[in-house]
Amino acid sequence: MSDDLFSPRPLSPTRDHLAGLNEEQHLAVTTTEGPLLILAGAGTGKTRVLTTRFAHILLHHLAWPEQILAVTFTNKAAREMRERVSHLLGKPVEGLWLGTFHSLCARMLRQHAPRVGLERNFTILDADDQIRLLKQIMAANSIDLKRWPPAQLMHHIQLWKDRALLPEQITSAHDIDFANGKARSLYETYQTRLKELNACDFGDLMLHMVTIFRTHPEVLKQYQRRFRYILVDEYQDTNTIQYLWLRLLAKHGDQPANIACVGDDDQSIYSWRGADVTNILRFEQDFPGATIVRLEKNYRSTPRILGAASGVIAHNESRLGKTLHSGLDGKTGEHIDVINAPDSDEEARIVAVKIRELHDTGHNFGDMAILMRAGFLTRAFEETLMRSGIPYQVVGGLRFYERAEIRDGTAYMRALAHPSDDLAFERIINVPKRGVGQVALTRLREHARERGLSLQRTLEERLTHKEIKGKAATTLSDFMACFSRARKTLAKEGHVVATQQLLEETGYLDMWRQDQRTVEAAGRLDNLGELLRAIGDFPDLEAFLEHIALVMDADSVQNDTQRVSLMTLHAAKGLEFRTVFLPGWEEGIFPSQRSMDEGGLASLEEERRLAYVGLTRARERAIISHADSRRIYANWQDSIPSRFIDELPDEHVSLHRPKQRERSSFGRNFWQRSDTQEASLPRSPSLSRPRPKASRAPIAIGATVKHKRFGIGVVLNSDSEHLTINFEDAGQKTLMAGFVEVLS
DNA sequence: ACGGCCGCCATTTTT
DNA sequence: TGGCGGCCGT
Repeated sequence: MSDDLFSPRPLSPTRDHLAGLNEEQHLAVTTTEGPLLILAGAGTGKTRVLTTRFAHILLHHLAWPEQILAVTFTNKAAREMRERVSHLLGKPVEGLWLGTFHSLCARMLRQHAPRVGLERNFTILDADDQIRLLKQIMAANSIDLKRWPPAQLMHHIQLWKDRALLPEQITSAHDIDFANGKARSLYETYQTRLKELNACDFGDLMLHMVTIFRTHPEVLKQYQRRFRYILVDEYQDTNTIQYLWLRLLAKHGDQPANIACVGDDDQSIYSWRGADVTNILRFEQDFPGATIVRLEKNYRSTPRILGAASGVIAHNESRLGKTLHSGLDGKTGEHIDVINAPDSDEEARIVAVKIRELHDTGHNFGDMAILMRAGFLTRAFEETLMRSGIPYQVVGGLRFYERAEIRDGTAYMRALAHPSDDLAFERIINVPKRGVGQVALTRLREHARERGLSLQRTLEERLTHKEIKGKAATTLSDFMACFSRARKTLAKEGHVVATQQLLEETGYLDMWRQDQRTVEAAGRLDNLGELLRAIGDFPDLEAFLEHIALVMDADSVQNDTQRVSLMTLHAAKGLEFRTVFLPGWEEGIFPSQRSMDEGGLASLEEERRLAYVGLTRARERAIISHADSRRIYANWQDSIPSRFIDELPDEHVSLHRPKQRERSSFGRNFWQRSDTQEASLPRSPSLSRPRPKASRAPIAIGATVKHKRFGIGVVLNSDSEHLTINFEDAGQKTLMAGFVEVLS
């Protein structure tokens, strides 16, 4: 440890930042030598420790930035860490090896690509390309695509890659029942085709690097020497190949590596994606002599929330064991509300009412989040929130680059920058429609195959030799001419102008401009505008394409204080809110039946960790709810409360059941508060029964009403549930009857 | 080649 | 309930 710490250093940033740390955090930051495992519970200042440790190493000149390897799971986490370290140091840090596993591997692989049969400018395929390629291969092998879905095989290939298994290493032990035992050979063909296309998929980024490390010790040695300090975030979520990659880099020579891994076994929720909790559980064996620091002081949530979360997670058996203590002074906080709604519609309505109430008492909408087990559950909430005029955002969902127009746009760029990128070319050859269908495309592919050329080259040759006739000949000649012009522009005026010109001349932009049918067309043009703007942030197309392939969250406009966030529990990891709503705590939904069917007890424990993650997102208040009857797609299904509700310690919980359809007034007394004992009794499933119909007197047409957000309006139409109202300011809206006050 | 219609199917998804 | 893929008719 460095003596610098104690030498006189007026206003040293190090001093300042070490000063705010608690004892364990301090230890985690200053134990720079040797292996270190930081078990960081939720809300214990993990990010702060990581960034301070980073800054500590740099400030004490223990290493240069380029000698530090810092790995995160998300681009967002990497970005945040970079910003915070720069902030601590008071200047931007250059040269760091900081990024996601995949982006770091991509960076390495650009250097060593020839060793695995790729050129340096290889393309990184997106999920869509992967499936399309695999589909082609399967079709060529006369496999019934309906009986054997390509997506399923893709999934298995990914799992193999996650376990560092090359095609030749697939033995009967890993093999799967697919297409009469052809899975392994299809995997092999897929890998071969990737190399022919000078492309690799996401899994390959890691697989190739591990392969290179294993087959070229001198390359590995170079990196081992370079990285004096290694930091790993979210270690509980590493899969086998990431673990191997880390171990290859960290374990060498006699002296123990300076590897620091941060994680929380209780927040491991990605095992279904290949993450292996045992990586964190066996850290001490892997790195003998490791220091273990437990961060257990939580600075986020009230003691009650911590008590509830701890109570639930205590039911798990395979844990390293941690107990969160509150690091906040003051009150124990509010009880966890557990609300029993008669049905899922009512559940959504109750949540909406509660959101209004909290908003009226000083919450921003952005202080609240609704977190649920699965994406499809958001729908009911979206509908209700929309009708109640509560602003919301759905976090997750379709990411920017996953949208059709963005993928088309990048495919155009790929085809421009990499004439041999057949997959990109295939995607756009008939977008907009140029009369090239499946038949023409297959023929073109065959010709390309025979001549060993790319699709673009083949098409050009066939056009010049007049092997393509009729209307297609003209359209395609025009199309290819666009590319040659764009290439000239690329050389003369740069990639921004060239791309714009290409999308313009090929008619791609016009295609959306002319699309009057769909409401989304305008939004798509906006997105394309954003895409074109973003290209300018990069020196060339290569850099931009690399970015778009690896950094998927181009639209991370988070931190919206004006909207309630709706998201899955998975998406909520790492976030926090003043109030968290946790709906759908019902057997079969949460814990998910499907998950438990697949993975048994281990899955149940993972579901429980999800519950733990959900609860610990809350700073002040957690509101759990469950419905007796839930609408799933078209039909209604009775449900019983989740076992996790029973696992909540009684002393932290307050149970509620809403009064029978009291709609005339809402607000303060909406819930009938009941004693814990009393309310916990009748929690059995109700028998099938007809849908409860609202029995409230409908508000008369023509009545004047007042809405919190939209103001005064006149009722144009009404049924038992909804009102159509013409508001003086806001115009015509249809909303839930419960949200208006009748004035006359 | 393409558009319309029918029927199937719906977890979680950092990269 | 709604989105998507495949089949069929033009």
